[in-house]
Parts: sequence; C-alpha cells; structure tokens
Amino acid sequence: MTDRSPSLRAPRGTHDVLWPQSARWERLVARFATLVERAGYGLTLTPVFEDATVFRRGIGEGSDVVGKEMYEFVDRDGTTLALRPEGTASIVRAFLQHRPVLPFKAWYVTAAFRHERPQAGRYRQHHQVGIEALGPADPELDIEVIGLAQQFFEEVGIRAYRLSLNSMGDQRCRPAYVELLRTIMRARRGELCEEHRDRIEANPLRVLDCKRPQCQAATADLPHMVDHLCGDCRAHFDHVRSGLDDLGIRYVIDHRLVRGFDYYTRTTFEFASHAIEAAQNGIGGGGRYDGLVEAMGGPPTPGVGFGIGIERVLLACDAEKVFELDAAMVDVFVVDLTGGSEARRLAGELRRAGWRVERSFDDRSMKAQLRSADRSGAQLAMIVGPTERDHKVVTVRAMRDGAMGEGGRQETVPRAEVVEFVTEVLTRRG
RNA sequence: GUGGGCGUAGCUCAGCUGGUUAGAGCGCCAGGUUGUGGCCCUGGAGGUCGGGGGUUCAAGUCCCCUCGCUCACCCCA
Repeated sequence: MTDRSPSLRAPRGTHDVLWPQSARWERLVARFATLVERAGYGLTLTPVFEDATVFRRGIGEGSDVVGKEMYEFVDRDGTTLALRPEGTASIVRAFLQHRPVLPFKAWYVTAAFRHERPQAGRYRQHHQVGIEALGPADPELDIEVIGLAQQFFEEVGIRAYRLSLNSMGDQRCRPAYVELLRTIMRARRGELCEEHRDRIEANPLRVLDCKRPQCQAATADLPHMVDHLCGDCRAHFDHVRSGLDDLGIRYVIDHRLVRGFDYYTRTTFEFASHAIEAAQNGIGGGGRYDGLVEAMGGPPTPGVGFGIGIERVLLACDAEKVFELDAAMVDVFVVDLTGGSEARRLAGELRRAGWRVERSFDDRSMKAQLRSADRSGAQLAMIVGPTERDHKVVTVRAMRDGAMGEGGRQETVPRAEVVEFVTEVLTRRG
C-alpha cells in the first residue's frame, strides 16, 4: 500500500529515516561534532532558506546548482528566497552579518536541497556535515581541514576511499590558464561533446571534468593548472602537499578535479568511496575560497572548508560493513499483569535512575508482553503480577544469556530494592 | 531536463502461452501452555494485483495513457 498511495508520500527525492536507522545518524553527527570541536570549530546554525542572492552570488551563476537546481520561491513580500543547496554560502553570509573575530571556525549539520533527478546516492534533500574556516590564508589551515575530513572517515571505519587533490590557482594565475585552455579548445571544438562546445567560452574548466570519452580524449593532453600556478599558489600547493605527506595522508593529484562551484581558489579536494557501487560515490569535498567573502560584499577574507554527505557516508559504511549499530534501544522491559499501574510506577523509577525502559500497553497477555520484551532487546524483564504486587516484590527475569550471571534466569526482588538491583546487574554487565 | 528497468499482502517475491473464491516465505496477532519470551505446531488478520481507459465471453496476465519507484546521463554530498 505504501508505494501505491497516490498522495501523502514523501516528495520525490526525499526520504524518511525511521529508527533504528536514525540511530546511525545521531551517532555519526555526534562523532563529527566531537571531532571538529576538539579542533576549535563551533556549531553554527543558519536558516535553511536565504535570500536567493546569497547562493547566486556565493555559488556562482555559472554553476549547475544555481542555474538549474535551486529550489526558489517568491515570498509573500516579493523577495525571492531559496532553499540552501549547500553549506558554505550561508556560513559566509552569517559571517558577514555578524563579523565574528578571526579566525572564524564553524561546523554545521544541515539539510541541502537541489532539484535534480534522484538516483542512487543522490536526493533532492540530502544532509551534510561540514566545517568552514575563515581568516587565515595559511596552507596549514588547508591541511587541518583536509586532515579532519580524513580523520572523520577513518573514525567511522571507512577505509576504501580515495582523496583527490588539485589547485585551481587564484585571480592572478587562473585567468591566463583559462585563456590558454580556451584557445586550445577552440581549435578542437569539433572533437568535444556537444554539450561542452558551448562551455568553451563561458567556463572551459568545466569541460575538463566531462566524463564522456570524446571529451576525455580531446582534453587528455591539455596543460594542467598545477603547471601554470603563480609563485604564491605554487608555494601554497606544495606546502599543502608536504603537510599531507607529513601526516601520512595519501592522496592523488587529479588535474580534472574542478568542482562545480565557482568560488574555489587554490586547494580543491574530494573524497570518493570505491566501495560504493553506485555512480555517485563522492562522500565529501571542499576547498579554499579566498575570493568568496569579497564577492559577497565583505572585506577580502580567505576561507577553506568542506562538506560531507551523510547519506553517502552511510552508503559507504554499508558497502564496507562498518559503523553498524546494535539495535537494542531498551535496557529493561516491564511486564505488568495488574492493569498497567505497576508498570507506570516501576518504569518511572527506573527511567529516573537512567535506564531505558519500555513497557506494553493495552493490557496484553503475559506471553505477548514477554514477546515484546524479547524483541525490544532488553536485558531484563520486570514481571509484576497480582502475586508480586501483593507481596511487594518484582520478578526480575534475564532475557539474554548471562544477563544475571550464573545466578539463574529469574529472581524475586523486594519492590523497594528493584532499582538498586537492576542498576547493579546492568552496571556489572558493562 | 533525457534515457533504461520495475510497480501483486507490512517486507521479499511466485503467478506458464489471458480461464473459476490471487499464492508463498518472512513479519504481525492469537491459541497450543488459566503467570513466562526466543524454537516448534495450529489458526487468523491483511490485497481497489499503482491508477484510468481499451480489446475480449473472460485481464494480475494483452494494448494505450497516466502516476510512482528505481538506475543511469549531466552535476554534485
């Protein structure tokens, strides 16, 4: 029925995450927060929608994201708003609005929206965690940022990934390189795929990452940006490389790594999982954007950051069979045969003591309640029937082997000592 | 936006060349055990066969349209 229902479905390209699946999200985000907060990044919350100009100017009119994938709508007062398609522009806007002291190091977790056809690993609403560091132009910061992303993947257990690295140059050296590309491409116009012939003038860099064989062939021997960097960019790139080498972080130089946002300068990088079978295997990416703050109307302020796709990281985890969670969400299950009031009181006491306690409702049979207890994954069941109630005791039953040591499967415990008893048993188990 | 694949129970799927009340496994509920889960046995609930139209004596099965899901291209997380 679910898939056939004509209405009331999650919109195309969006997904519900129910528990226990959602538990992985919680833990993933928590791990990320712990990791980056240890490096001085603070949680930054910005609205999911912004004046569309924020993204137009931030990401760039030339990008696909702005050109054809943005969720835009006209607000009641006539201003054009847009749902955030990525994280960086919003952070930069917030930075400009509040002018915090430099360096400004922010982390975020957010939904991101792009109107594109969904496929494996691509959604209209997906979620990212990420960091942005504004202020220093120091390549040491690039290294820190890349290092944190790498450490995150390592921490969740992802091993089958590749880090690609490139440099896009800056305002001084890139224009000349772009013009060089343009000149060569004009001469080979006929060899390029149709879609990219028109891009030669607008943005020849984008032709580089075309995956069609004909474009690949036609651009195979094109000069690399890395060989046309100015002195400063060259030094920056070399510094980043040696820093990564020093940390033992393996990477490959990818001359075609251009990335789709217009704001990148100098360092760009991307993490791709080769465990993911699907076409969309980029699990994280980012780079330096030294001109972005200025382009958005602020003072010249360098910046660097990355975004990591939560869904794709989870796909990679699935593919590598790592970051799997034990499903149990319950420590103790209260079985009540007196109508429910004993369960209410006992559950309350145990929960206040810090335990995860579930009970059943609707006055079901003992068999049914114990079945629920079993399925809940609880270590212990508290059985309270008329007998226990009258004698002011609780039958504590071990639902899993070893839950109560060698003492047996079941024990009668005075009602007044139940919390203490449970705490002792569960704590002893670790 | 473009193209391919697929829509039968909550889930995974059978259903041959159209033929009587549409099935299985798992899951769920109940009973077997008038206070004891997991294993086993028995029973039960649950389906406008995505929707609409057409062909036919007869359509889950054939044709058309439509909606949805999915994968891929483009691009990205």
